[in-house]
Amino acid sequence: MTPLRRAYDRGAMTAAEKHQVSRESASRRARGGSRLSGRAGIRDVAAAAGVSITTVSDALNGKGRLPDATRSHVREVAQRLGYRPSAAARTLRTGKSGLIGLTVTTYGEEPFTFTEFAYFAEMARAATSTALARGYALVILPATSRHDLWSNVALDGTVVIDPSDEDPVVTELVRSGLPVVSDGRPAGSLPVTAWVDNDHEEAVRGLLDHLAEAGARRIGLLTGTSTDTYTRLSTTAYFDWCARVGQEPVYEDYPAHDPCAGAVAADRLLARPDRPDAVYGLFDPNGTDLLAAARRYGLRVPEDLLLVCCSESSVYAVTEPPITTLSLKPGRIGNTVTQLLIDAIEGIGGDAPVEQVMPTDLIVRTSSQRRPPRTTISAPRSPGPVPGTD
Amino acid sequence: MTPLRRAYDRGAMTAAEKHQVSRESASRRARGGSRLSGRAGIRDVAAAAGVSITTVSDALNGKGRLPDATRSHVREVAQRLGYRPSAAARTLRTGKSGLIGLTVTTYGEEPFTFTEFAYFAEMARAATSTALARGYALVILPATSRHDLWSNVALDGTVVIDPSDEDPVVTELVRSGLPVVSDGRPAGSLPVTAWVDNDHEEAVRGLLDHLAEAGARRIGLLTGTSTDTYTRLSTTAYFDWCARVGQEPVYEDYPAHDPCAGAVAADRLLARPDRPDAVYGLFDPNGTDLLAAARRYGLRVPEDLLLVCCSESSVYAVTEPPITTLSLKPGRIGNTVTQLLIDAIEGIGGDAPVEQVMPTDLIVRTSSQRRPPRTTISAPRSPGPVPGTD
DNA sequence: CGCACATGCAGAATCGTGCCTTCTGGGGTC
DNA sequence: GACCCCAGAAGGCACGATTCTGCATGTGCG
Repeated sequence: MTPLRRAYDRGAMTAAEKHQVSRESASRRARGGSRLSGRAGIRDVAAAAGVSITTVSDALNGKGRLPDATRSHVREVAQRLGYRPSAAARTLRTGKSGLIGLTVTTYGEEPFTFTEFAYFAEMARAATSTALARGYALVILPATSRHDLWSNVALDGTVVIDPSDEDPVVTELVRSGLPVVSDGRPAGSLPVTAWVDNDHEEAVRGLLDHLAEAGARRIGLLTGTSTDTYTRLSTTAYFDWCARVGQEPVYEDYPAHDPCAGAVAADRLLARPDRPDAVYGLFDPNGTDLLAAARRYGLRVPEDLLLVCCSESSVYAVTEPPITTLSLKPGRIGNTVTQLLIDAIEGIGGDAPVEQVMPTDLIVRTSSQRRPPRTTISAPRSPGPVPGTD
Repeated sequence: MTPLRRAYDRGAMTAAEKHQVSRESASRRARGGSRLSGRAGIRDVAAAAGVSITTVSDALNGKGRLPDATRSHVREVAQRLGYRPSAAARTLRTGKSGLIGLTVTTYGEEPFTFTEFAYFAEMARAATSTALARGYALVILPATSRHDLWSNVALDGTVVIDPSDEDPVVTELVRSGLPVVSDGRPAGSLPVTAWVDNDHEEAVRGLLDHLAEAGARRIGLLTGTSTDTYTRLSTTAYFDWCARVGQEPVYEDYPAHDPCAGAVAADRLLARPDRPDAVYGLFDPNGTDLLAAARRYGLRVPEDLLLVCCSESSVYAVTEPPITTLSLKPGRIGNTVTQLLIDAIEGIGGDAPVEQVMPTDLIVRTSSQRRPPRTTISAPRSPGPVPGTD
């Protein structure tokens, strides 16, 4: 464009051109033609069908009072012209875009770290499925505070995963009036529309009971130093359980984001003089780390050491031996979160904030059974009373 | 609505109400106020800054010729009012939404099946990252032909994964003039803007050479009956390789979408009288299936049977023994596909369709080494000349 | 001194759709 | 025959931003 301007004679050409365009545009508006833009607009359909724009809109959206003959005629013409309503115009007019944001916690430059990968992937898959079933699509957005990106897309609501304390993005979203539903109990007093979380305390209690039933006398904990809700609730539940059964807590913690630190902490835990005879690892890679540490110390699993870790990864079904895992059922959470969000968007359900707690599943494998009864892999067990359905 | 109409007295109420609304709206437009909608509009900023809306738009977008004083003043006021431009209005005016569609192949009702899960997850992660870096966001959409969903979101372009022959959705997208970049060579003669694919033939050649170097005399193939490009190219390369080295092909095929069929086919392959001493499995679960089948027949891996399969799953690093895998590097493909698409959207690069072939990585583990030299896991090997970079 | 030109900014058209309002006949009733 | 009523369809505003056009005001030079 810029290099071309030099060829113009004092801009006269430009002005003429603009005028041309303007006239063309005006006449186009009057006649309802749309040669300029490639796609057919609602005016083209109206002209071709011999009716007004209003009638086309009503016929296609099933809104007005029109005889079926007109409806089908308009629909047929629209079909023939390949008419697709402009999503942008419709969004501008109606205020609804049919888009739901899905925040992903970024670590460095990359979205979602590997440790939470399996959880996130399964959760996102379920959320996508549910959203699509109700006519919405998911937009993947980072939880970082890139304002320009968030404001560049018209969202009807947002699903946030594990919002940190006073998350600026979430705060801004809520303040802008958009429904926000959180996967994970919000840490601070973020006024989210609703949240869904596992019953972490009950999960830990059930899991420790399971280990005790399998013969564990001293159960250790591998946990994180971070203060997020999941870590805090799980660790507290562990201490409470220990107090109740009269066992001295045996635990090591490490910065959960550092994968190397996990292996080191696992080693520390098994090197202690008061070595536990069972360990629960709070994070996904703990299972592998603990297994490796046990090998180094010559401990057999499950004969000398019972093992459970929290993970969604299918890896633990094929390790040697297979490791019992606590599944947070991210799929169920993704479904529920999305349903709640769309309910809020469409005004279904009450205005009161919804707080929903979902059960977990303990997938029992060889590593937590002193006497493996079978060689088959799993035998799902639902710990305690089940609040929800399915 | 309908039941309410009876309550109106000859519609007078309705008319009055509407009139009220109309006047309110008119006065609002005149004064530039925006009490009705919660958020501040560009008119509010203009009024507060004492300038016109043109100046506000130019100042915020760096477009017009304005002194820096005005620019910063307008920006400050906009900041103070918490102004966020309406994405819908901007999209309607400019024709660009900043959104990129990502098709997911649906299987039944659920998006993306489990077998292609790892590939898809990694590819989507990379595509998301690249898109975000260039200011775009990804919208997850199913490859099914739900017209209403696709037309409900304004897309600047689309990434399609492995489009099937004459895919109706892709055909429609291309016809509507949107840039479409495909992950995987399009099967038919779909006129996509660009495509990116692995060098499948070279990958298979390199992999078979690797097995032969490890001592394999008769290499078998576990393949699919489907006619997609990946299966076809890989199988053809296998036959060609066999013809070149003078080996009789030994293969079994099965419907790739049926997981049970894979295990059965693996069993068939190892039960043959001309049992191969090395097998390449074309699909993700083949590694596990072949390992299980080998155990049933009392074959030791890698002593009696060399194993390689194509997979992105990290599971094969911790199986017993770890299995050599061919990685298609979905991350690199996701990056490249997204870059090409955004280039096309923004008019960067030529108009000629781009066809880019990417190398694969053979991750050598114990299962394909007759004499495991080390206990460490991997030793990446780049087969043949490398066309692209990184 | 006057004309050409650059600068700073305001007005208004425009994107395509949805919906609110209005207009027009035709048929029924007193 | 005048009036009322309503189905059916059309007219036009508004959503909120971008951007083109144009006016007013300074400045340099012949």
